[in-house]
Amino acid sequence: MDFVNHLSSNNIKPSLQRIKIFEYLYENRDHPTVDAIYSDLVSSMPTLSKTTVYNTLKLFINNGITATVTIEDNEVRYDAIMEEHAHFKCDVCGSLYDVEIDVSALKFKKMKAFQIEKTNIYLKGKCNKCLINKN
Amino acid sequence: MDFVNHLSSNNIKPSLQRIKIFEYLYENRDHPTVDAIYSDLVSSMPTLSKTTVYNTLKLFINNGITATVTIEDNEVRYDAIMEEHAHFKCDVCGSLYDVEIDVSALKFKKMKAFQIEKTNIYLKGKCNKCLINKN
DNA sequence: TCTAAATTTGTAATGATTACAATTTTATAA
DNA sequence: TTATAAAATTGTAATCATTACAAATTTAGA
Repeated sequence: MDFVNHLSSNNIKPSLQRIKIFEYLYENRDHPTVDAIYSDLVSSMPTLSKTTVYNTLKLFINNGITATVTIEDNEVRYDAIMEEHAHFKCDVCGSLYDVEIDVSALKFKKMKAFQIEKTNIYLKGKCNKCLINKN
Repeated sequence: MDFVNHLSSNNIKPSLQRIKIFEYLYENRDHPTVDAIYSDLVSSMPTLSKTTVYNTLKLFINNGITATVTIEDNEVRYDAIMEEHAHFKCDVCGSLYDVEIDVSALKFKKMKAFQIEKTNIYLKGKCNKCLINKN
């Protein structure tokens, strides 16, 4: 993945901060929060500001290379993978998983009264690891 | 709908505040925010506190008679309809719609590694009204 | 090199939610 | 009915995520 090119081709000037933040998001597939992004990057970029993280993520979202994950009421997470997929959160251990999903079946049922442009699917329950540990 | 009985049978003591808040939620199907609930109810219940609205909604959620709708990052909405349905938000006019949906098609594709207990589906795009007005 | 524009940064402000203690209401037992 | 305990409600203060904004820094072009 050529991050510089990815940013440029989406009309985002590839500053060091932007490259690093996108790279972090792309490689940490657990959908980190702003705090996680900031905390992990500030050690290698001591001048980084949390405001920059917020600004940059907003820019990414507006330019279509990042999406928010709001599977919980009280926290916003970020995702650099734009291919259609659902999110699963384990109620027990709190882990977030990406879930491959075919929404075409769903699309077929969608009402014609709406022109649907984005679909977010959030699943909750127990992950396999926690189901096994229960025994 | 017998609200008193509905609360009681879900182990919620039916105080006046609780009845009124649930009634409001059940009859205002646009998935109001805490502020909307409070603002609309305080005129008929002058002593109502916003904290009570928060407490009550949390109680409703814990007892399974209310769900949150987090279709936007920056606001939490509430829904007293527990039958499976999706939510659609129009990007143009901001209206929220309930969408009947059959998640069985979706469930078929779900990975066996998870025991899924709750499914939230959020759709965004343009509603019919806004599509027509565009012309 | 000089200048303007863009980006980053730090601080202060905002707003939603929660913590908590006081007050009020409700239920129970004498 | 009255006294007492438990539950529910309320108001205020605290917390925390996010945004506004202006200053400082960096980048790009003449």
